[in-house]
Amino acid sequence: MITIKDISERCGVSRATVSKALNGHTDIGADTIAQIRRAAKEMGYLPNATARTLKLGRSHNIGVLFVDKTACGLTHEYFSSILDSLKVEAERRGYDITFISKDIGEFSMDYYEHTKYRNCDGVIIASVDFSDPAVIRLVSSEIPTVTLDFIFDNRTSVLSDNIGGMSALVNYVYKMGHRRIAFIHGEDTSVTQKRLISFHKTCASLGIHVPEYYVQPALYHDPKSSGLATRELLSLPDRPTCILYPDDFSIIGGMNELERQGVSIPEDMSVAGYDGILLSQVLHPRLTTYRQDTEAMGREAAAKLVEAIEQPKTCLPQQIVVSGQLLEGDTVKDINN
Amino acid sequence: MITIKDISERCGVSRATVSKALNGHTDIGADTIAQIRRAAKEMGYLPNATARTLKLGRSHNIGVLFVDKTACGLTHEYFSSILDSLKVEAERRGYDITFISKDIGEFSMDYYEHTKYRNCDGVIIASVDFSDPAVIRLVSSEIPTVTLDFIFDNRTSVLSDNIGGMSALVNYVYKMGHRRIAFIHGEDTSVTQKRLISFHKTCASLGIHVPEYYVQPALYHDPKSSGLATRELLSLPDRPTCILYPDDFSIIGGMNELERQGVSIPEDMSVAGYDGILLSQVLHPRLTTYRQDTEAMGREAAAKLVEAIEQPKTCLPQQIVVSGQLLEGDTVKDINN
DNA sequence: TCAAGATACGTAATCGATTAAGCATAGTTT
DNA sequence: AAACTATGCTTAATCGATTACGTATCTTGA
Repeated sequence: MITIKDISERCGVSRATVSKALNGHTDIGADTIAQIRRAAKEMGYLPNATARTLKLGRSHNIGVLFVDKTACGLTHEYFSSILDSLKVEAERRGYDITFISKDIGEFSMDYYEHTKYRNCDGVIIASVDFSDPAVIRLVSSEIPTVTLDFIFDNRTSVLSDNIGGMSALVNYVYKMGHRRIAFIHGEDTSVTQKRLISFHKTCASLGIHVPEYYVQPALYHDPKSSGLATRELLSLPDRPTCILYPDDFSIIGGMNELERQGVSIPEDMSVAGYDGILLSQVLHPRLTTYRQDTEAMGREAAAKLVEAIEQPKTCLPQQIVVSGQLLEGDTVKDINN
Repeated sequence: MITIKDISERCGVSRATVSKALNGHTDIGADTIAQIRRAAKEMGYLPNATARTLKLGRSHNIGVLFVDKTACGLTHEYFSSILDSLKVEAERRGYDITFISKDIGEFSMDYYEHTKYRNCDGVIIASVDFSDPAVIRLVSSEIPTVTLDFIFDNRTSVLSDNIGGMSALVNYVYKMGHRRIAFIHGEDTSVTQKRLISFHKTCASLGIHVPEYYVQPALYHDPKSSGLATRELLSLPDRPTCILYPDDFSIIGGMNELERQGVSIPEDMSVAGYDGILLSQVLHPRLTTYRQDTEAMGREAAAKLVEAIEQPKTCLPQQIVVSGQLLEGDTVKDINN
């Protein structure tokens, strides 16, 4: 490997001079700079990130904490898609991405320790149990963090607009004439809580009465549980005319159950999903859903983290709400008149 | 941050002694070792991976090259699922994962340079254009690599058993009585070539004649193109009785087209996918497909790479073929009798 | 002409960890 | 008693890059 030492020998100058020349310091002569840069290029010099990190205490490396209780991890399109855009933005700004986990090899360490161990400059946290003490330790530390879909005091977070999303969905199905609207929701998380609150609030503002049995618990990304919840709803004497599902994947379980019972979509029952993943737009009928802007979320998260790393003084914690977009498909029937 | 220096001061020994005590060298007294280890634990000492990397030339960090021409990148479940298991195995063996890309920040570098820059001990390469000169430079270098679904001479690769998979599918639909079998395949890659060869070979061995217009080109992960190819096949005077699709996601386009034309599955047309992603098992009807064992592929790739890193002498390049499993769903009708 | 300032570069310490080589001390051997 | 060995620890160099500080040379102005 070509190092600064090699260049210094070839150019007959000290290593300090080479370093300064390559980093654009002003106390080096123009000729010397030109000579050194040329030599560096010719010799195929590459800076050694490790040495730089050791000396400067900055690694230009961002940790990503992606852990999922449900073990579907990265295969959840919502997360993989955020990860993808996060990676692009981080790289654009000169940062690499490293996954942070517990227990690396023989070493048992928590997230904070792993982050320090690798000298990551900051961490983006997603998809975990935010009540995990290890997560709390990390966000309480001196390490800059950005959380996704969860707010910690004094920390920056990027949030999908669950309030607005749910409200948009409810308003839309209301506009389509529905008054008996059921909501099958995912497991208890802050995201779920927001959607629930928004669901109730929006219904109330529209003057819709929601019997409590219209709100059914299920799991995210789990068609089976959504299917069961759907069955519950179908057995009611006052069946809803429209069902909102936890997400676009779990809605499949609901649609299967409806088909099994001979209830056709959207003639006999309207349904809507959440997420707006690719799948939702190729299924037939095309899903009416609320598309979360994962691209913007990943981008914002990376951008804000880099800001927090590079301008720790001027950068205040903030909550960034990324709004999405209602995708009007063919699963909600207009029942006006 | 607690360093070896801090421990050495507290214990009244040299830094060398601390390092050796923590690393289990034999030339340190048992009492001293015990005292140092206790102090390290009490003080919350964590080794600094950066310093270690610099000194030892080993980072315990694996690069992952995941680039997709189609820009769906990580959101492709096949890859995200491999990545997930690869990550788990690498971490179990004490390695972290870092993404390798071109052009990090201002720096424009190729994959090889990025890998050196970060001191990655090895790279797992997937989902890229394997004819890219930058990829070729990387696999031709001294850096250990493992490629996924592509063979380079003198390099270890982990391959999904596309030959066996296609053969299993064809044999299965044959057993179900089908003789007019069409194959819609993805864009031209080595994976596609293997499936094509296996398709023709298996058909030949079964004595099935395959008119060339039964083999239609489309794209992976693209329901639209599969839909178009399906339309072609349906317009034939000698329609096939069964269509094989590029993957479980693109088959949706085909199924939609069939539905549009009033062709019901599997009564009027049998179909089969490829991949065995989660979706395939929740769709209705459940897809008959060939499940690729992404979990094993990721695990093997990580395991082999770590071997190549840690035993460069004894570790020979090899091709590891990971076989999958036919998932019998409800989309292929038994038309015997 | 000479001191002050500017310019251009070098010296050496530093980041944290590792390790070859060296050196006491105590114990063993002949 | 002299020579040797084993044990246990220290010294100092090293990995590659950065930078505060020092210094030599040249310019400039009075």
